Amino acid sequence: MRVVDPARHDERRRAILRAAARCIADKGFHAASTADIRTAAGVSTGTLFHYFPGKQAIAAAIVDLEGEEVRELLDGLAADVAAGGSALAALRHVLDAVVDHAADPANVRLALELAAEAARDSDLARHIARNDAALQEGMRALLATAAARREAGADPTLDVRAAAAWIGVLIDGFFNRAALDPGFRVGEQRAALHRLVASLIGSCSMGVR
Amino acid sequence: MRVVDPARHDERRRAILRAAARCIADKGFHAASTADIRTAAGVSTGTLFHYFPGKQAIAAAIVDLEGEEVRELLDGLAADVAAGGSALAALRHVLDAVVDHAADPANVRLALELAAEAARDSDLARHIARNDAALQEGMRALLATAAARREAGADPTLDVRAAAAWIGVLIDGFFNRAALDPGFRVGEQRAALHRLVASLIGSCSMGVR
Amino acid sequence: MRVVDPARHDERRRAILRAAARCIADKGFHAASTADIRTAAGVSTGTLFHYFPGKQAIAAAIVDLEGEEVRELLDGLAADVAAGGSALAALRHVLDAVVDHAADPANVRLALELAAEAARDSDLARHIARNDAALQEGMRALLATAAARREAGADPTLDVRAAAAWIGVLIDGFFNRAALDPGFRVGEQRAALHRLVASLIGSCSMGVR
Amino acid sequence: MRVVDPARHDERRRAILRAAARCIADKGFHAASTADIRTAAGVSTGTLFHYFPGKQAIAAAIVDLEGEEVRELLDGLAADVAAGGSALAALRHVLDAVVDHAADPANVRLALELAAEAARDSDLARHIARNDAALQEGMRALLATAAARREAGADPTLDVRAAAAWIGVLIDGFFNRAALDPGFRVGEQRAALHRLVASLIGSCSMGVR
DNA sequence: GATGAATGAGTATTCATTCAT
DNA sequence: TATGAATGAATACTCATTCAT
Repeated sequence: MRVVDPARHDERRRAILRAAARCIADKGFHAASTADIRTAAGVSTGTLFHYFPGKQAIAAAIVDLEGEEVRELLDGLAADVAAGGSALAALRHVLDAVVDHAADPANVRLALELAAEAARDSDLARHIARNDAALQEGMRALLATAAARREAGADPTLDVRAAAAWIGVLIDGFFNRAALDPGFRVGEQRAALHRLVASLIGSCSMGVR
Repeated sequence: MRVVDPARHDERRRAILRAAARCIADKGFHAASTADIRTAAGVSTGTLFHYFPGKQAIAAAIVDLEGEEVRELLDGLAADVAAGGSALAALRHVLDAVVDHAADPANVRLALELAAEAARDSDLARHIARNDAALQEGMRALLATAAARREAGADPTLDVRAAAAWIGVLIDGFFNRAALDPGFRVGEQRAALHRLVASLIGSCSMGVR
Repeated sequence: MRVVDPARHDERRRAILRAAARCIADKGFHAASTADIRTAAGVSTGTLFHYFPGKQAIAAAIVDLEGEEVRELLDGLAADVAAGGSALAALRHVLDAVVDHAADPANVRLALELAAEAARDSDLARHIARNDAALQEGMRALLATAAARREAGADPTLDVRAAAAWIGVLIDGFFNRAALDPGFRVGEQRAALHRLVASLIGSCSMGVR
Repeated sequence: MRVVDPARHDERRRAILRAAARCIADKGFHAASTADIRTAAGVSTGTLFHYFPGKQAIAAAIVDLEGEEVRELLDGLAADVAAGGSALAALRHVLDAVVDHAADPANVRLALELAAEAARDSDLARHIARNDAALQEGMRALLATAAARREAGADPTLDVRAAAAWIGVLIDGFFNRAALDPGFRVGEQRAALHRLVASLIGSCSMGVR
């Protein structure tokens, strides 16, 4: 009596998560009811709770799904860099992915909702922290490589931990401004973000620290 | 004789807002019930709704109260600078105030909650945007003065609008990390924030832009 | 410390009743809040409850105000008849007054509301019954005179009590149709009501009964 | 397998409607709380709102339930008449049904409440109007048949539309008196109603009109 | 696996009325 | 006499979750 069709199971699971992500982005975590989600996903109440033990678990699963994408991106870039590609170019790819993601208002609203909810749901906070740690680790690796290779503008004494942390601050702030400041046009800020990160890398040498 | 005792009225209003801010920070905007708030404030249901037409209005009033503090700070600093004080020092005061505010987890959780709620409450979003605009305007004034006076490190061709916007990104990101990253110790990051802003001011000359 | 200006007092009392009648007709007895009424009347909460001990008393006062008008009409007609005027013509005046009153939708809705409320408020029911009894008594007097004088179409053996009661049925039914049946155009039914009452008077002779 | 047990579902639905009708008759539409209704019906809050989307929908469903009974009565009578039965006798059956219904004070109070509520709830008004139209149509059919067949007392030039409308006025007025006039004993007025309707049919010939 | 009927605690808000000034 | 701040019980409705089929 195991899962008859694992593919169908997985597909449905993803359909629920997609629907839930949309609902949460649209209405907020609390206002998005399980009824909204199951209607949007086209499944019954029973089915929804058959796939997930509760609403919090759905939120956590959404975070995990995003985490997979982040990890796939970082793994791909790491392979490129290992094959001789530019580490700084790879870092710029990461920033571009962030900007692209932030370009969709639904994404920023979803992130904001999950962040707010995580303040009260330590399990959700753990899932988000895991993704965050993966991103930090990925950026640290790229920064370390760039420093070791003395790629253009990279100081060999770079404090990679501090630099990655502050790139994280910039990314979070970028998301926040995208969500709240109507005058903040995401697309137009791409170049400025790249420039700031470059200057940040320059100012995080061990010496300064 | 419209209000019997305006002082008492105002005091009670503030007590409600303080209690509401605490509840929202603790439990989140939705989970903080009006019953929680009125209990914490020590008023009856009727009184709560006598002072505020609804929960959304309470959130907006909290934002306005914070806005007053921001404006007072900025006005004070503007007076100092007009009296010959250093504009860059004033800007550092602003950053210190941000860091001090972020040092209390309740403040960052409250900010996160209100930001998330603003995505669905356009009135609340308007109130937040007003405060934000005041902060941006204040920082632009300080940066312009610093540039005009050629204070240490300030480029006379500084793009004050872009610089202020990105300082805003850093402030928002700083708040987010404070809320979500358990490894991000607010106090220890004060110096790094100052340094980053300094480097940001350096990299925002009109020439580069 | 008696009422300083009785005229002003009375005027204000009537203003409150007019406002209350309008509110109740518009929104229904329960949905019309005392706040609605005091706002419409332009008085404060305290003043409202200074003039009336409660909402039920306001409803009863509205009924009494209407009762005064009914009594004035009947007294005037009785005087005419005593002075030699036609009793049947006076009865037709009563019917015309009913039709005119029913022509304003606000009046029919108000009557419906008060009738419904009276089912649960025995004091209000008593006030309505008093008006009703006055109307019945007035119509009985007119019918008795018409019968005694053998006015056109009036049978001397007329059962005035039964006839008056059934005219009451017709009046109530007329109000109900005016309130509920959108196809029931009050003005166009005036002649039919007169005709029906005439035929009713004819069919209520003691003989038939 | 949409509804597990349709019979049980329907039974429960009717139990809720019965309980609601009783509560509304007893306390009035507004004063009858959903808690009262669910308690009287013996179901939980959730179940009540699972069966009906809201209180207004319950009122509408009560009206529809009564409408079904009216239609069944009229259909049965129409069949009798088609099979050669007297149309005027059928009409008298309708009047008797009305009198029987009005004999229960709960019925008249319920009717009054729903009428008052319909003034503010256009959906409810629509449901009531539908029933009313069915009754009018049924009576018009009976009157037309009686006229065509020249049944006792029926004028072949009878204005069936006007006659039916005024029978409606009488029925509504009869209900109102039953509700408000404590001296109006429903049972004793049955014969008088029959007589009045008979005279009304006589006075509604096309010629007079 | 899939369904949807059933649950009942919880929510924001309203409202008639009181009473100190 | 007039005011309006204060009250708290009451209300319709929502929602995550369970479980029998």
